This record gives sequence, C-alpha cells and structure tokens, in this order.
Amino acid sequence: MRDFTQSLPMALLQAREGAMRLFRPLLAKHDLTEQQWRVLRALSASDDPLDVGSVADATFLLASSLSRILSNLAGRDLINRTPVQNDQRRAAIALTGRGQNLVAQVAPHSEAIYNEIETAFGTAELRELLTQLASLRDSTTRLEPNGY
Amino acid sequence: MRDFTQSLPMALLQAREGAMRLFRPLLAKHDLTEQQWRVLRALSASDDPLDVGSVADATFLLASSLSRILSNLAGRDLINRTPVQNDQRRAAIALTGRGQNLVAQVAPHSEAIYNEIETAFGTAELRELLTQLASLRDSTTRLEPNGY
DNA sequence: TATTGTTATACTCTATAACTATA
DNA sequence: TATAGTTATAGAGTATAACAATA
Repeated sequence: MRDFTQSLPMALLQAREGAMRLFRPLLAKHDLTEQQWRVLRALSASDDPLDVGSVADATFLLASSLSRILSNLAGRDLINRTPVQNDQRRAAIALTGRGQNLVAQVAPHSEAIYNEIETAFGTAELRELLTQLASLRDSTTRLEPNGY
Repeated sequence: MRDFTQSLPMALLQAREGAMRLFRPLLAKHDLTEQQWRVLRALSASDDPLDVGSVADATFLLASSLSRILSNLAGRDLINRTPVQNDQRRAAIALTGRGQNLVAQVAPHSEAIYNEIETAFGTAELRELLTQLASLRDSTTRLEPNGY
C-alpha cells in the first residue's frame, strides 16, 4: 500500500488543516463553526436566495445536517427562510441584514489571511493548485464507488 | 471576497470529498470510520509501535478524540497498548494480529480505488499535485494565526 | 408516486478543561 | 513543575431512516 503520508486523501486533509488552522480563530471569535461559515459564504456568493438543496450541494452538507444548521442560523437572525411561491415544498434561504453585516465584518479578515497564504505559497502556484484541484474533482466525479 | 467555490479551503474540501466518496463504502463494509482507518494506517506504516502523541500528530486527531478511538479499536482487538519501560506515562500503540489482518484485507481494495483515481486523473498530474500539496503545507506551517 | 425538507435516533468527533500518574 | 495520556462535559456534525407536505 502507498505510503500513508503520501496518500492523496491524507495530503488533502493536511493541506486543508494547514489552511483552516489560520482561519479558525477568526471564525471562533464570531461563534461560527466551519460549516456555519460555509453556509453564510454560499448565501453571500449568490445574488438570489437559494433553496435548501442548492445550499447543501454548495456546502457539501447533508440535508439533515444543514436543516439543523439553518435552524441555528435563523435563531441568531443571520438567515431567513421564506416559502417559494410556485412550489410550497421549497424554502428560499437568504442572509438577513444581520447576516450580511456579519459576512461583511468577517470578510476582510478572511481575505487578509487568504492573502498571507497566497504570499507565502505564491500567486501562480495557488492558481495552478486550484486548477489541479478542480481537475481532480472532475476526474473523481466521473468515477463510481465499487461494491465490496 | 474571493468567489466561494474558488476558495482554497473549499477546493481542498471538494477534492477530498470527491476522493473519499469512493473509499467510504469500503471502510463502511469493515465498520471503520475515516478516523479509525487513519489510525490503523498510521500504525501499519510504522515499523515500530508509536506513542499516543505520535499517532495524534500523524492522523490529525486530538489526543482526547484519539484516546476514545484507541479504546474502540482495542475493544475490537485491532490495536493494543503496552506501557513503555523507560517512561511509564507513555503507551506504545501497535496493531494486533487481527489489526494487521484487517489492514491487509482492506489494503488491496484501497489500492484499487487509488489506482482508479490515478488512471482518471493522470499519474504525472497526481505526483505533481502531491508535490504542490506538500509545498502548501510547508508554506502554511510557517504562518501563525493572527489575533482578531 | 416522487420530491423537498424536517425530525428522530444513535453514533462519532471536536474542543476545552480537569484529572491521574509519572518524570 | 512539566508532561503523557485519560476522562468529563457540552456541543456539533454524520448517517440512515421515517415522516409530512406538496407536486
């Protein structure tokens, strides 16, 4: 078997841990978990409200996990849910004003950390890495888990 | 702020999810969580028994999380803990015979999945990606989280 | 009947701190 | 006093399934 530390999942985990380690104190200061921040970011990145399924896809969260997270964020008045007119099953999720303010407050610090990483790692290297990661994602998307 | 889907942590998460999605059914069949498998792999990769701190470092698990995981694995007779002679505080963790057998049983399937990924993504591309990930890890290791 | 989303349940991991035993 | 490891506690996410409401 391949060397443990050389395995792709471990390398991706280590790389992500190395980056997230720099972001966590910022999120903790605002009482946000990584997952909660992913939800806020996804909503912030979208011009229109998103239904729950779209948020789940964008954030890599299970619908059942996301449902709880949305309840938490709604309880803190950071997001709201409004039923969709055409399809009453769907809920349109959007940032509240408070949610937008929070994102706007955290974003510059997040960007500063990101810039530190980019400076340390290299702008061209970062762009290249993002390209390769997208390519890997596309490659694995086409594969199916085998039955064992 | 940078585009959400273009952010490095998200890209690393997506890439890892894409890969792990292919491995999870295999681990599930053997009643192993990702974290438990990381521990078994780390022990398998080492010629000598490892103390708990070393396993924690190798697997990116907190000592307190690891302690429970080790209890679970010990209860299934997959690992054992033996006190270290020179330093009675330390425990030397090693795979049992059963643990070695389990790793030996899972490893070929894991390798097959890995080969599928390598074929889909490209051997040279994979090597290059691993190099870049190691470089990123080194870059972020030298950075410190800022206070906010 | 199928789909969207929530709830139920059991489990696992995270995170911090307190604690024990040893050095 | 400091260190290695475990235990306590609270919280959060995972995973599967069951469920209600709607299409």
